[in-house]
Amino acid sequence: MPHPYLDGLNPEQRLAVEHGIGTTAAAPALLVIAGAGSGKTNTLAHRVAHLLVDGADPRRLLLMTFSRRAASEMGLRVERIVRKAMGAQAGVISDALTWAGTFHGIGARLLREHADQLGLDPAFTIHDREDSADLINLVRHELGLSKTESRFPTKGTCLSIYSRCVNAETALEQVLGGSFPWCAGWAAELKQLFAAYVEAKQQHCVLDYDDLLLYWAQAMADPGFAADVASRFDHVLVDEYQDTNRLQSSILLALKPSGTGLTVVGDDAQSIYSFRAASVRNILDFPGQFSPRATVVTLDRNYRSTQAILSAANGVIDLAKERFTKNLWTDRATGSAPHLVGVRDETDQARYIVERVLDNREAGSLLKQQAVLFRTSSHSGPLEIELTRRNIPFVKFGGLKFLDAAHIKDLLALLRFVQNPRDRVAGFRLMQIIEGVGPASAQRVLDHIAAAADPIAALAEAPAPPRAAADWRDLVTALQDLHRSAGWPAELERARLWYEPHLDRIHEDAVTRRADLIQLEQIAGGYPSRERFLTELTLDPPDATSDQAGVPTLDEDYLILSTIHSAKGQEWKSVYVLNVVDGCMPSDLGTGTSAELEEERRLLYVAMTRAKDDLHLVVPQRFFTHGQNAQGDRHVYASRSRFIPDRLLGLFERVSWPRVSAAAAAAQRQGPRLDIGARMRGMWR
DNA sequence: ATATGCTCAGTTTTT
DNA sequence: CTGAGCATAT
Repeated sequence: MPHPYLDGLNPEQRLAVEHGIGTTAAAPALLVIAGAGSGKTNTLAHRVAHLLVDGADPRRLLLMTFSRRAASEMGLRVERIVRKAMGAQAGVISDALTWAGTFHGIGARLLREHADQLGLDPAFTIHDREDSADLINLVRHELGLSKTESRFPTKGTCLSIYSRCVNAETALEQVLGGSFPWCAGWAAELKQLFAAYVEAKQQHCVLDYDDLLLYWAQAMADPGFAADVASRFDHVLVDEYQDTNRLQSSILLALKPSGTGLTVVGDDAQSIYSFRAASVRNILDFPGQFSPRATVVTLDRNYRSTQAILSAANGVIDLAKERFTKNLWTDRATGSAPHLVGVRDETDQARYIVERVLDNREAGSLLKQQAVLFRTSSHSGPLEIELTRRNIPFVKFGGLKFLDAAHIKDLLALLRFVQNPRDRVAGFRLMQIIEGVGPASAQRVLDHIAAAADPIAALAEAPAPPRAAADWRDLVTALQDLHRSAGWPAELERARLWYEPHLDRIHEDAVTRRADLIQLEQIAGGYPSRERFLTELTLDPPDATSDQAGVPTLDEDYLILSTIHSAKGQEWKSVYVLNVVDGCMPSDLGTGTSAELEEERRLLYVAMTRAKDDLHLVVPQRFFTHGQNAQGDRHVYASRSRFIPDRLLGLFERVSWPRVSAAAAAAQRQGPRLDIGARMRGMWR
């Protein structure tokens, strides 16, 4: 039977799409190695669509992606293809594709559905990284580990160690030796800490990110539960498989032990999440986990970039110690070589980019088709200043989140505490908003209600903090009102009314912060219930920030600023990479082991392969170090990233900017002059 | 005893 | 621009 909607695919893509469909025999698992820009998402969408056209039940299809945005985009594409194939009867299909989301999101949903069976309170709340660190800190204090002779690891480090043990399925001693050698002396104390942390989470009815996977994986070890969950899904498809960790791979194995009905897609050259315990081994070892072995299909034809850009990117990744995918190729016209731009400092870097961006816009490409990428969120600081000065709108992805702002966290703590009054971290934060309530009295109240069957009711009888007066009663009333619930999202207004007086008291800039709260209220309106709102907000927080209040509406034009990590899976006509300098790329924090260094190399590769037509790597010669006081001018003379050694220079066009005239160059050679400009800038830095 | 104000340092990447 | 640590006011 012919399938005209598959005609646009190349032979390898088609192989991947049609694998195991239309035969009666059980097909082995499928691994698709999909290079950057090789039409990976499109191929996966076609496979899903093809399965559906072949008669698969969309409700019995599990699709795991790296973000919810990716999941919903996949849904739209699938719908378009299915409609092309089946016409009118296709309508409801993508709505029925209900099991699409991140590993963590799917985990949360399964755990909530099976809460009783697993001994979980179905009202459990989810701790984000910061909440988890706060809880670890609480436990750390209780165990007296904060007053040790030599300094005990910070809460963040403790959590990282814990998280790595869980996600890599590795013993503590090994994790300490491999990734945290400076903490090796604390193994016994850490064990004690983690045991207490786990106990505290259970008492408070909270799960952290890792628990969403860990509980899922542990439950799958029970044959009854595993059979129950596995039988819900005929097909399991996983995107970005190179960024999954051991724990996730064991979940998959439990879902589809024979490999039949399992498809994973990824590219080992783009693995950039090992700090989150993702392991390239997952993708490399995948075929051998099954019997018969998984079928491997490689997509190496690139549809995105010009040959000149690909050659440079291939050059960079060729120098990697280990690699498994072939070089990408394209038949797109050669195009001009990527620019390697030398500039004097970060200020000039910002000016260069603004000039190029505006030139491109003059030539007809929208701001949205251009993106500036950087290793670390703070690297875009000088550029953001320049863009604001020149009145160029931009949206920044990655880095500081909307949810990280103190006032948003305050309000969310209130909602979370109503949802789950045993969530001590939420309660602790919430109570201390009130003037006159500090850690000690918050603890006392929480201790008092911890044992009660109905904690919110018990709150009324709890001893009021001595110095809190009327404000305390207001909080208790607000909590009781919300507990009885005015309905969602109406109750959010009630919450905001309680919080606003405190906002005015605590923050000088209450006016701008109030706008955020209103925005939060709008976001909340899009969710069906408090529980869904809280869950999805912690699992998939809005990840754009901009200097304007809120994200500009879609019809406006704006420049994209993004960390390289957040740029995964995206593409733009023009791409500018900031600070392609040793110390930034690779980050000097990531050069410890050779594995870390290799990951930094892949990071540059990912950045370069985002570009379609036009790529600029900017190399500032002078680089201001951070962590200095306001007028500081401490800087280092940086050198070009070690990932672009001399022998690769032929693949780039080298430029310096601004172009130095002969006279100016001569003047510069005349020795030191007063750089008044730098001093003036320094005054305001 | 407890809350809060002040000062100083430090800042990867993210589900 | 936030968190931790210390000193002082209640």
